[in-house]
Amino acid sequence: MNIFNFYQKKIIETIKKNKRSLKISEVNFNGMQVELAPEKFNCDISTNIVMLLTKRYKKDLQTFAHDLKNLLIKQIKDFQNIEIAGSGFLNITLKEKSLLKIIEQILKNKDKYGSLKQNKKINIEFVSANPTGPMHVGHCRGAVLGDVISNLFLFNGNKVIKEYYVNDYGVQINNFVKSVYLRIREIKYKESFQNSPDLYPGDYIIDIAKNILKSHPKLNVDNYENCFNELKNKSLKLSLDSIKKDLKSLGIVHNNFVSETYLVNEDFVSKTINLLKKGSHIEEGFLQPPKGTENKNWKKIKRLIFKSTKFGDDNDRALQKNDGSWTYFANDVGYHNFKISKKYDLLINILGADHTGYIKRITAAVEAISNGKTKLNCKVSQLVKLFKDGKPFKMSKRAGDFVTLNEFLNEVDKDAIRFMMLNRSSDVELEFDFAKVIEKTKENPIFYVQYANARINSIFRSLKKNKDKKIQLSDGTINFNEIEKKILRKSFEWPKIVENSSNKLEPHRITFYLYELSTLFHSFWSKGNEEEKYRIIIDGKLNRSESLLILQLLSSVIRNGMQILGVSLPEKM
RNA sequence: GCGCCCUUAGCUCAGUUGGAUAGAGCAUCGGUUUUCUAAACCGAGGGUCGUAGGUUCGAAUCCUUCAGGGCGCGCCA
Repeated sequence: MNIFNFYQKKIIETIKKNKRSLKISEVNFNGMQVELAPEKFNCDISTNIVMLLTKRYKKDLQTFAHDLKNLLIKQIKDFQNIEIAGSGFLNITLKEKSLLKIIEQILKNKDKYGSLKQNKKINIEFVSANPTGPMHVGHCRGAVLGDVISNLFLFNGNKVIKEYYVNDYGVQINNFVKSVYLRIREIKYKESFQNSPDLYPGDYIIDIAKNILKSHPKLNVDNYENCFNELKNKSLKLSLDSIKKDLKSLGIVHNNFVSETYLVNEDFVSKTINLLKKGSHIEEGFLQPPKGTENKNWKKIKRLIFKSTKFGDDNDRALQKNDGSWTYFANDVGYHNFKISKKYDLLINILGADHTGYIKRITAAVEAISNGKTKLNCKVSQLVKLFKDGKPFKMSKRAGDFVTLNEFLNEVDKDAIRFMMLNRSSDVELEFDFAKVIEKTKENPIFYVQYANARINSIFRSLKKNKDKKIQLSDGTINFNEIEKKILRKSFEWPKIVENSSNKLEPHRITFYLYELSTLFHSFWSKGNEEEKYRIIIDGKLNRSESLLILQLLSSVIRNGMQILGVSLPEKM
């Protein structure tokens, strides 16, 4: 239940019904907001409707505000009081009984509270790291972002396919296989591995080589060409398995792995190119030499070009290389047509910051292929900088210059990584200090939220009460104290947080929200040490049932949030 | 040269389709424990929301100018 939507509807209905007495004709509610007022106003909901309508119908603000106030109080029985702020906001306080009704409804909704109850089919592509080496920290942020966005859409009732595009095609793969080949020969024939710029030097290649030798000791590696295919399949599988294993340690499991080679071999790429030709989005021609940096490989050759400038891209894009084979982009266009053919309502791509420039061309391709029917939403995640105690951190160089996800997971647990990766908007660089995330203090937000919930549990334990069981209030009169009301109001905001996070693909709003919610709780808890009337338990007995109800609500919201984040919530700490 | 992102307190950052006196954490200073978990809480100081214009009842938020930082600009993937 979203109380803002609920009361917005009621207010609109009431105004419509009373157009005549309010002396307005056609009513236009565009821009109307019903939301939580800043804390200092001490009310439950507030709306800007007066400012909107007086401007639209040129009424006197104070007069109209008073008329509307009287009308709403009389006709909407949940409203206890309405204050008119100087600026024209109506600040509404709800009756305690109505608050109770809302809480009960929320608790009945349980783990569905806040769900947008959509029913769409969504494809989200994320990670898609090259299968030529292990995952590193750089991949991690996009991985968590994609996974939590998936969880959000699932929470909202959608069908979500999490997809990984495997770039198992092209020169880099050949270099990768060649590296494995040379490592195998190194082991078998003691030929020393000579590094060169187009080979992969990392130790993980040795692991792959050993692994292949172990399971296939009789593999003939005398001739590279002869064993290439077998070697390629085995190496890729091992590499991908290790990536999947790392992802799983982060709590991430994709539903689909789509192979680039498969798409090329099944002619998906050429079919897509033909489709685009029919729509005259492709021509044969010449491109301008690249601007900015110089490029040695550039050649003026007639080739197939996708006219992405028609869709707002800076340049048209090549679909063929010098030798006539497809470019990475051409294959990706094929891949996106593959997705379009599966009739999704929405496509989402999570990209790294270095792929920002790629967005326009691929969005253009999707628009061209689907005639604007399929929407592709690209989200970029900025860089992660590792720190330890405020100093830049580098780990061992097993895989080259970057820290592997595996090494990272040895230092920090999955929950901390997931939470911290979302403790910033994905638009800004993230400083990840992992001395901090293993701390057990307020400075570590994940701990702070988990601790709040553990404390709530401890209250229910002490009272020997079941947290999930309905709480009967002792007598008819309900009276929430001011801090309980703060928690209540914050909990009412949860559906809005879900909505915004989901619509804008910004799940960091959830981590911030949970932190703020936890602050209110810790404050409530400590208040009991100062004044007895705020204590939840006195002499082993429950002081006020209202408190327990609020805690039940609070814990339920925290649980929903953490579930979407995929972060665990210990019973006890 | 072009595109995208960023610029808010000493530091790291939030800020709802434009709303009320711009908010957190850290750091600094001062307080709170015979009591449900002090792994916590409370209080104080700290701001020209990068700059200059514009749009309007109302701008950190929208438009334009300029400045600073990051990423990218392949016929690599």
